[in-house]
Amino acid sequence: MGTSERKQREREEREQLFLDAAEQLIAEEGFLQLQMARLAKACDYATGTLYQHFTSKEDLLMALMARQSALHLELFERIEQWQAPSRQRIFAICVAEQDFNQRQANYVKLSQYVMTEAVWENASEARRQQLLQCGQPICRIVSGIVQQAIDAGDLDPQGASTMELAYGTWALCQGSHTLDHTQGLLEAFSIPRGPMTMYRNMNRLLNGMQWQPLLDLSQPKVLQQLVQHIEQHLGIA
Amino acid sequence: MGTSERKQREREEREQLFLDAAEQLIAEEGFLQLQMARLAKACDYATGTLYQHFTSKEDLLMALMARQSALHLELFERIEQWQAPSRQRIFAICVAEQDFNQRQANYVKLSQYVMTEAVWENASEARRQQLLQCGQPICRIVSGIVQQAIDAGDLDPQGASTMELAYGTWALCQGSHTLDHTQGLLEAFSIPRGPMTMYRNMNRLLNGMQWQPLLDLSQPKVLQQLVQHIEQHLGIA
DNA sequence: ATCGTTTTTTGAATCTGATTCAAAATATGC
DNA sequence: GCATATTTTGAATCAGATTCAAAAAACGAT
Repeated sequence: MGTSERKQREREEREQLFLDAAEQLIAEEGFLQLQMARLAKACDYATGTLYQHFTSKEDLLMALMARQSALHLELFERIEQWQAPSRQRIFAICVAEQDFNQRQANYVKLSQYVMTEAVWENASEARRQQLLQCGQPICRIVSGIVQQAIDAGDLDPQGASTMELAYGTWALCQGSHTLDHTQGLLEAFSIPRGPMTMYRNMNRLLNGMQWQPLLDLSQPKVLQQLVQHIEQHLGIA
Repeated sequence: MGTSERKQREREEREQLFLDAAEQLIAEEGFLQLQMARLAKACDYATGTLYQHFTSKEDLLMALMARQSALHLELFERIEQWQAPSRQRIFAICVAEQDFNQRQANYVKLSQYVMTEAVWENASEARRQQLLQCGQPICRIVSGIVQQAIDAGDLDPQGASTMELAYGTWALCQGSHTLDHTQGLLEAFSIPRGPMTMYRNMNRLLNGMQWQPLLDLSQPKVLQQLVQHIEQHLGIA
């Protein structure tokens, strides 16, 4: 009957309310300060009600991550549709990623935290699955681009699997973000901050994959213009 | 007077005792289960004494990390001394890194956790400095290899700084480990586990830097033999 | 060896904050 | 309108890190 449908919807709405409020609180004072009781109160619910949605604080943080990755996905889907050479599109993924992470610095820190064993193990199995599921479409898009590049003859896999090449770009992105967000690290080793370092290394990797057309890094202008072009297309200038 | 020297030494010994015991407990039941009171008791000291060495639990975990990185460093120093082409040595760093992380899986998880804002912020400033200091010699070795490669004409930086190139390899290593150690991730995306994926991508990156001599990835044997050779040299076969 | 002083150690008490659960409130079906 | 089932509540519980006043040990002068 219709009653239970309404209930289900209301429940979903409340869940979003909790997540919105959590996001707000985190933006205000960082996710370390987030307290379950305070969050519940901020939404005019009792603590126990919050626990009907999230089995633990970790579970809540993971839910937050899962929701964020919808935004992430949206950006990637735009790139998937883009009619452009494959090499431009794979690099656009990195630019989008970089931009996203810069704007949502809190989110990077959170994801770093959530992926930690300490947190991962304390979330519900369902939530873990949900978060892994969120990665699927992103993975599909990236490996789709790799596959298209191979099909179009832009990229000779030389025996490597599609996933392996996708994994390479992913790992480089991931590692760069980790290093960038590790407190005091760049400063301690006097590495200039900013996205260009990562962009150049990413293009070195793509060049090393022999992903055509190769990019000439000896001319700084070339990369600069490419980045500008991509940012323009993505509307994130 | 000599008295205070002895005290200092005893204090240092006790600190090592605590760290040894912590390592043991962590090996037994994971670092999530580590409890300050239990650790103190296991060493026949009161909780408060433990806090004379470490300002917080996070501080202790970081101290553990710092100690581990001495082992790390030792491995790298061996490579620094190695008389071999620069390209072989930079790659040897990755192999050593990979091997170390595989053997000390607990340590990778711990370092992932420790680098998290939540933990970082709760350690003492002194400890944070100590940990960053530990990275210095490693950084020096890696960028030293890059520099030597440039000097020897194996590598044309094309305007990039030494650190930028070192950063690229570092990020790729780091990112690969993060992905490898993220629960269920490789399985969810059916990426084969094992070091070869990373090794191949690392060589793609090095090829992309035009680091001579380039490695031919179309012949799997070539890389396999190189890895074997390096492992043999490092005595980690 | 003794005694007053300083330093170190002790562990029970405190504190924070997540989690639970019995009671109260609300909704549902008849 | 009533009996039953479901949901919400928030005070009580629990876990475990951290503190700190008191006890013990070390020190140094006599």
